[in-house]
Amino acid sequence: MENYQFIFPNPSSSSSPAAHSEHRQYFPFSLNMDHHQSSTSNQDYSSRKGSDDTNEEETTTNPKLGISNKGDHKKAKKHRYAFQTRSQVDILDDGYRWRKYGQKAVKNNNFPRSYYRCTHQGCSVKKQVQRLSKDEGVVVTTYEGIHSHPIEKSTDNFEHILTQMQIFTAY
DNA sequence: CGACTTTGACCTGCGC
DNA sequence: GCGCAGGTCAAAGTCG
Repeated sequence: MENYQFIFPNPSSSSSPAAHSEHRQYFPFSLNMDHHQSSTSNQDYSSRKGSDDTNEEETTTNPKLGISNKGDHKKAKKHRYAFQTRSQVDILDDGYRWRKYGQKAVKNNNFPRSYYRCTHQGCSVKKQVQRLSKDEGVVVTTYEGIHSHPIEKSTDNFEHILTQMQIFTAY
């Protein structure tokens, strides 16, 4: 059952290698998959329309209804990590606690996209989970932001594996 | 009863 | 300016 496979494309494609160590506080995820094989690959999500975010999250002030960024809303660029997982289930048990706050149908995709937020106080990490319409066995998970707190559940040996993984920011 | 999900409405950005 | 698509809110419902 323990058949995990992480496939990351060439890291050199990412902007600056130094950025990795700087950002590696806690991984935005620490997969704890019991019985689904995961082939992971990062996606270039930098091409997300024109909108961009920086890693200063709290400065976006009140995300409520998007108000309050009027005036100087240089939308902050956040870290975004995307990877694909071949799995039967949509929700990976990554050790953190998430609360679903939305679900939307996505164009050109038969499956809806789900939006989750980390429930830890003060942690504003978000993630999106979407299944590919082309290959419904593939789940695309996009993390946004960095956890400012440790994993809440024990993640067994995966934590160890993850510490050796390099995560490639897609902005 | 608290934590979480569901779901429709609302807001914003972008392309035409 | 308008319409579409994506993202978020929040009330109501569900579950342990």
